[in-house]
Amino acid sequence: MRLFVVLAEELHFGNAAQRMFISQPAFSRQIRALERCLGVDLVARSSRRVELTPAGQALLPEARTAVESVDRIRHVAQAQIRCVQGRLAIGSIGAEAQQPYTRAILAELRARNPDLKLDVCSLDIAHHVLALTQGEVDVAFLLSPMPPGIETLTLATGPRVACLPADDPLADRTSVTLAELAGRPVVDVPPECPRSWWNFWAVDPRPDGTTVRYGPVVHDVEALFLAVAHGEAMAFLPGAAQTFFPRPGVHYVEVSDAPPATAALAWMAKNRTLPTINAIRRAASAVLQRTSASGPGG
Amino acid sequence: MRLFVVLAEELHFGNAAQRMFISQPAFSRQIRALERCLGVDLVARSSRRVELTPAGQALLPEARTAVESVDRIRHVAQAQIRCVQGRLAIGSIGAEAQQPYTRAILAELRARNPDLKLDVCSLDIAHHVLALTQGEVDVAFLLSPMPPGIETLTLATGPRVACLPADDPLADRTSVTLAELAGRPVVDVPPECPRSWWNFWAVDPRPDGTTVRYGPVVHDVEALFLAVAHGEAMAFLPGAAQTFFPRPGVHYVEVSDAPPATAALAWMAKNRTLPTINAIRRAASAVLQRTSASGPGG
DNA sequence: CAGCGTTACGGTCTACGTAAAAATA
DNA sequence: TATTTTTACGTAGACCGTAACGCTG
Repeated sequence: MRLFVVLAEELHFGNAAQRMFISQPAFSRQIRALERCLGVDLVARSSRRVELTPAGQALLPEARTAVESVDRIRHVAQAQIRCVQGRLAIGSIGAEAQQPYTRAILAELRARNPDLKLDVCSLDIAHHVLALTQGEVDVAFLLSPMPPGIETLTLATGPRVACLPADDPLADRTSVTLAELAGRPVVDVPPECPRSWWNFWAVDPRPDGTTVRYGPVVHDVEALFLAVAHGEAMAFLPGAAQTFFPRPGVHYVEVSDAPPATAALAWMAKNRTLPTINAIRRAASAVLQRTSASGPGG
Repeated sequence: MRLFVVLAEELHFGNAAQRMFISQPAFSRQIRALERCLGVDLVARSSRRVELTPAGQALLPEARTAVESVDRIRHVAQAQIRCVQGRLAIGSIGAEAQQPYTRAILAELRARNPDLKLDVCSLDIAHHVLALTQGEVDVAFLLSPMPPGIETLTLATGPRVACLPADDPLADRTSVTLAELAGRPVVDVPPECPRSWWNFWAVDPRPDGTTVRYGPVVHDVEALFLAVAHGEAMAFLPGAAQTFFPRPGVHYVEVSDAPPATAALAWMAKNRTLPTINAIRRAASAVLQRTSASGPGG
């Protein structure tokens, strides 16, 4: 079942078997067993070409959702284990983990709950929402907007910068407008990433109504920087990227008229009542109140 | 996994094992293996009481969806087999299979496609929508309204009747109003049946804004008639029930002011293009055109 | 011939059922 | 003490990996 999904991606028994860490004959037998079990041929194989039959194509999305749901079971089980162990899995996208507010919240959380174990991990562009929805992490420091089912607490708001190749005519400006960037392709993200989220980050559609042309798909920020440095496309990032991600061949220019970006602490709405999640929510609220109180005063 | 779902329903190892057609020790071992595999205890068992742990409760819905999606795989595979074999699985709820338009459509379909094999089965109240969405049947003769994702072709529209216990003061009337029926509990349906569908059939909320009180849950029409005959609740049915379901202790009375009911041929929107489904759609359209053409003329 | 999928074979691991034991109210 | 879950044990089937085979371009 999972093997079938992998085979559909690879269209090659040897490679697929390797990905699943079993020998190729074993893989072949499993697929054949699945076909016998279901009563339909799923893949048409000649020893030179492997392709899905119509039945295989029809079954592929169903198989995918089935595999996803058993993955979800594992993740939810892990979340339950963490819950009884007093553990909290925290994810963070890009440079959010290094931001002052994030560090302050984690410090506050540790101070308030000395027995709470924190598992912090970084999330890449492709999977940050999946990590939350599938329960791989309990909470995450992310960038809005989040899709329905995810609740957020706004942590900070700031300008966005354009991420341009060094040889772009605009690369050395101190500020640009969306109109000046019109026509430049924007790095794309894989389909498992919610479209609405990336549309916001690509400013698609633009204020003038035009839609964005997309460049190569990247799965993480380093791939994004490589794509930009190669001149294949541009990207929009939160202003903090400027200081946290200096990269050769990549210049940052503030975009004066893009809607501001919002950093947020996010969690699944259905998990709102979990004690560990409540703990970090309270810690975050405390830090925000303290900051806003001291801000005008200092 | 599936065993866990069954155990959660039965809360009894022996009964659950029997439902799964394996011995009780084997069942017990499987559950324990699942717990070891996930790393969490799912059920708290004393030899007198079996109950779900919090982790088990959290995992139960996920396990359910996982089981459902593998069931869907089997059903979609069956649909594919039918497709290559030139078979069409047709479902029908209540008396729809016996209605003249249904019989005419099936006759037309057989006449146009002599090689097409038809598998007709009846669907009960609880599962008629699931049978479509999970691919157990390709098309179905149902009663509107259908939830999104299901397309319909309207076949007939007619008044609704109240289904009342024989000793109800209104049971021998020729016509009643919703206002006269106010306060009477209505038979309920299990949760796997879309709420919007049953709300329509229970006329909930009523035109005056009041909500309906529900009686016992029934899974099929015969259970519905028993509940009504016992005086536990009333029900609303299409007028045709009057002639097709004479039952002791059950009287039918036309409801003068209930919105009319619509019988329809239904299929999954995503399957619209399948040749077998197209065939029955065309047959149905032809029958409808012929009927409407001859109607005014005769 | 070279690459790739399939079949053959020997060994291990899982999972069943029956029967006996342990645990709880 | 009675009901229900768990452990013990012997067997049948599933699955893996290595190696040999067959097919296609």
